[in-house]
Amino acid sequence: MTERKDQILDAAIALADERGMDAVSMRTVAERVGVTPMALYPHVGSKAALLEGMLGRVLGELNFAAGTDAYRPSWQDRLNDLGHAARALVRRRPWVAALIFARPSVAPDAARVVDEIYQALLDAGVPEAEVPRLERLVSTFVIGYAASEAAGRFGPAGLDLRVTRGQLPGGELPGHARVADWLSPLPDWDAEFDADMADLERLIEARARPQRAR
Amino acid sequence: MTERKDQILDAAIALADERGMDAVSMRTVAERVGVTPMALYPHVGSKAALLEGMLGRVLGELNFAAGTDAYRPSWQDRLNDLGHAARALVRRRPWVAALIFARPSVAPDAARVVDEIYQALLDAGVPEAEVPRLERLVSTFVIGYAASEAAGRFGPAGLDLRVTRGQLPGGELPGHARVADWLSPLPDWDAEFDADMADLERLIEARARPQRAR
DNA sequence: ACCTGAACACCGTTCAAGT
DNA sequence: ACCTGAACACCGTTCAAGT
Repeated sequence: MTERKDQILDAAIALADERGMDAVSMRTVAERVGVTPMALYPHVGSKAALLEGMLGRVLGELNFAAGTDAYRPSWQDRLNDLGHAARALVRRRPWVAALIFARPSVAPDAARVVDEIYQALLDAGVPEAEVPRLERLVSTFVIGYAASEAAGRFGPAGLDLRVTRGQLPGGELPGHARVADWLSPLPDWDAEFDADMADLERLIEARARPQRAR
Repeated sequence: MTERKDQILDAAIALADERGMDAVSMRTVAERVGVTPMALYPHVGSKAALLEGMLGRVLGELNFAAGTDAYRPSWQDRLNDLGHAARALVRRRPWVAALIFARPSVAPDAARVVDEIYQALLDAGVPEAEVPRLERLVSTFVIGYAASEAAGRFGPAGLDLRVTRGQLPGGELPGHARVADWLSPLPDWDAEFDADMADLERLIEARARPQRAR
């Protein structure tokens, strides 16, 4: 007895995966379920609620290595793994990125992920009062990085040749001129993300008090 | 002789400011300009191009203290000022946040801002090879933070009481339980952003080589 | 070159009706 | 309780026609 709501969410997610977010409408989802558009409403409420449900479902499926009771990886490894899992999710389903920043809330499905970051920060020795802020800092960066990749914000569209040469109609760009040698070719985004995570881990260590023995 | 294109962008931006992004359609913009919807096409090309133009315009109006030739503030102050200017822009026009992450590119209007960050990083003593990566790290965080505020991702919707108490249907949330005292009330977001920027500036200093005398 | 009017192929959602 | 069919008030965009 699969709930009809699950069937609807499955259809909507499959549609977004295959033809992009623009192809997801009450009409196309209904057609895929084999039902009239209006038949969706008792189950999902509205289109906005349907999107919320889609986001909740894929976040619930996000896999990361939390370890077992017997053995947990270092907090650095767990944080890295979480970051890579989030990035892999967005690479596999680019439509997720826009949804995370567009929707007002993320709902309890995301709490599991947030809790994992809290635990990593606590294990790193960050004082409890600082943990929520640093969780927001890290998750904002990770989601923003994944969203930027998905939307193509990091180029190559962003930097045409005039810009990389430090010249722009109506003004000079001295900063671009000085770093021009490192603007193209574009970097390895995996390596850049690793370097960023390493920098953020150093930032976390700087905020940590020495660990008490357990 | 104001260009008709400028008139169209003005109307679209005013509409987004007054009634939100959802109220911006070719039909409503055309009505505001006093023209038929189809009359917009020769000037803006398409709805997607119209959105791109709106983003370009507001980014072009972004004000930050670059200083004068005679006196430039410290790189820390310039970076802080830029971050606050971006955040103020998104607070004033929340529709900008979604646009930045949704559109594939940001176009040359953003290059001026990127260049300012490049210069701040260079002045901080960051090696040229590391500058583009750190620019992306900082700008990704700043835009992500502003977008999170605009969309309400930071709560209070995110944390209902069961979650803050560390209990969730179907699982424990030990991290939430330990930091519960600092989850509510919600923090002062201005102070949090300042603390984040200070942490990022320390991260930048850690990547810097000692400055050569000029 | 710039604009209009009608039309096409879509949207999300309401409402009354069926079983 | 769950679903259908028709309708309402919208979309972005094409196309032929006007000046």
